[in-house]
Amino acid sequence: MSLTFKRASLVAQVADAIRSQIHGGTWREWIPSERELSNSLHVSRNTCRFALHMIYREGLAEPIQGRGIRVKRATPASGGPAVATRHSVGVIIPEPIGRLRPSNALMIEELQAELYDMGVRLQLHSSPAYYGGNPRHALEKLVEKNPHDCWILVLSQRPLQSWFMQRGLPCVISGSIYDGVELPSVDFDLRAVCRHAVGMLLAQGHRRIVFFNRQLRAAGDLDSEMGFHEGVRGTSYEQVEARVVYHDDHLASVASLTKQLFKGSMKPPSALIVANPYCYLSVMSTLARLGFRVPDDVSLISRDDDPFLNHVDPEPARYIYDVTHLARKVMFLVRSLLDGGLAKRDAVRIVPHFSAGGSVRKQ
Amino acid sequence: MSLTFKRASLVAQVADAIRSQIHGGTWREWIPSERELSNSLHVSRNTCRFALHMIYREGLAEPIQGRGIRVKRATPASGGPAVATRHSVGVIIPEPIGRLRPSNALMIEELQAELYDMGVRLQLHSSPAYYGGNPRHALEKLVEKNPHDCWILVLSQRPLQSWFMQRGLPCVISGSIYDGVELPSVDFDLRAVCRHAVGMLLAQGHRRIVFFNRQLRAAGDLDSEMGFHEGVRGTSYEQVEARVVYHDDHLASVASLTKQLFKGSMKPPSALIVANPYCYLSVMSTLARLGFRVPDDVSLISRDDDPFLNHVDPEPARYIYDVTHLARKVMFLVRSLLDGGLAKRDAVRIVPHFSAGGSVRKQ
DNA sequence: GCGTCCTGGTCCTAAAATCAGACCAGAGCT
DNA sequence: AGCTCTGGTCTGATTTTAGGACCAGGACGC
Repeated sequence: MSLTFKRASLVAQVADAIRSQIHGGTWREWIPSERELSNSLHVSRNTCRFALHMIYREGLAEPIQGRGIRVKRATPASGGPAVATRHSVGVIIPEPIGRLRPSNALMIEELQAELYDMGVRLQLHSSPAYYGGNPRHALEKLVEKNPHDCWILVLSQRPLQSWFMQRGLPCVISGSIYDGVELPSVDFDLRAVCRHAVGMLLAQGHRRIVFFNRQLRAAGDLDSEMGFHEGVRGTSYEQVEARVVYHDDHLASVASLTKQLFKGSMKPPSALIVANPYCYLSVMSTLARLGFRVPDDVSLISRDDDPFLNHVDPEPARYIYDVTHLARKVMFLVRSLLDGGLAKRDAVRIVPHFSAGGSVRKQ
Repeated sequence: MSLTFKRASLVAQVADAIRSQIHGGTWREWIPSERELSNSLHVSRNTCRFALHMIYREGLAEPIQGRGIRVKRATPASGGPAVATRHSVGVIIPEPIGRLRPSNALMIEELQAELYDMGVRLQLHSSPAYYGGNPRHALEKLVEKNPHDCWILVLSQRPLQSWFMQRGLPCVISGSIYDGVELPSVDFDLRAVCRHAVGMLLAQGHRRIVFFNRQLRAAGDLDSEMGFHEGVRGTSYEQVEARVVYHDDHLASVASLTKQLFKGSMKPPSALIVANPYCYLSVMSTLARLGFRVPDDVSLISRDDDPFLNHVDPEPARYIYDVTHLARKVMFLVRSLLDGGLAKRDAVRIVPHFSAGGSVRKQ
């Protein structure tokens, strides 16, 4: 045993890791981008680049401006690795987890914890590209570079769901599912929620009701709107004015809508249903600036819950969801997919419960 | 094949080399002197020394002043199957992660992800019992049943920190540290933040300023208050009225304080600094009910950031923290503890940056 | 006893490695 | 055209490592 040792700089270590991935056959066509690598290896982009240059020099791969890094010479061991790799699950979200709403983040966290216990790796993939009108290209690249055993779609929209259905990849939808999409899904019953909200407002004497919905309507938003209309149509009260307005989730849009409703019309609504707690904040603070008070001048209901609503005065009337319950249901479906079981087409619906708060007043 | 790799510093590599020499039986009585080692390994004496300290901590050898380094135990862990025991890290938090503020939850999440990559298990332990005045009993039980290799204390208070210091358990404090506690810690510089906030309000012409602080003052709250007072004392403006009021984090308490300030006195404050985004919401919504407008009637500053503040109109002036940065610093300390490295007593301070928003107006 | 030479312990400064950004141009998609 | 991705390039901060100087204690020869 000699007293020498192989002194390995970080760059060399990273190069080793990359090399072994290439030889192992994990990356057959393309190597992840420099930024992705540096992110997942927890290493700066510079050291990553130096390591890659070692790889280039060895002729294992080559960089292509604007496209990525192509593998040139893959494996010395031609026999497929066929390693019984540990399972992995990919989660698709529109934004980095830190920017999701806490309840969504919490759900993912629970999944992560439980999967960890099963020895399964959960990897997050966040990009608005998956949520556009035509995510095909981005998704192809995604699933090519990340061969997960199961996918979980969060806050997913129709193109995303359709693509996964067509590709036949194993996946579970956390959130509402669109008509015609046949995939296992778990969701809260937003349709029932909104129907209930309208009914309650009507019973309290409100006749001019506005539903603040999202412009970019996800399946859940469509469900909600259906429930809203059902609630309106199902009433026997007369002279009910109910309408839906659309915002784009940003303060500016919500604020201008609110101003329009309350300053631009002679008969402002007496009650609002708001689809999203953030939007609730926007509406509430804009109303305050306009001089309207809750619930004296206008009643408010939030369709969703979020921890911060506990700190708003008056406490918002809202529907409360059990996120842990949701996570458990999702896990159940994921597990059955990982076990190679059939993808049950079940659309599990969880019914939230109503918390009255103090933001609704009899009219 | 996973994309992880064991990141090894030079020190760790040297320690490995030394360890293998000991286990291989090359050195049976004495290890070469530090200077000899550093010479033959082509490594500076400092890195050599750090590596040796790891060896000392493992009980493989001991330094003897003036003589040399004696081998204590040559064989690898006696009997034991020499399991490369997977490390585990425990995180102590006051509430279940779903009820923490998003930024805290996010930080823990990042830790979890990174530790996962290192093959380290992160386990959460949440209970108010650890945060009481005398957590001794609960903590004894906790560490007995959960022998983690490192602990992370989040939102910790003095008794908790003191106990860990006395017990000498390896731990890192995420958040402010109390005077006299000598443990590695990472925190945002709240003192600087509050000093800056006061200075800015004074410069804008505000003369009656109130700081909403938490009754149960954690170290960070104390720091903030210090900064607040420093900012006030350091001014050359005259007739400044600055005071601190305390709430218990709940809406009721904040609301009654606000009413007291704005209805109970002839001269309500013209500007408020609020230590907590939830509290900011409470203050803001209570003010709205009282008929005060932001920023026309009163200016508001939030000491902390949270995603939902983006949706409040007007956008709150606040200080923005880079949670990822915090997580990375914590990870750094944790890693050095797991490696058996020195527990650096460094108190890392991260300075947030100010976002002006629209909730402050010249007086 | 004394000096000398070795040892580890402590501290400091300079160089090197690494990190964390910014900005650019090329490529591909909408 | 505009957007967003890619790799290429550069820069300034931070961390790690190198290479010293200096100290006190032990060993040893005188």
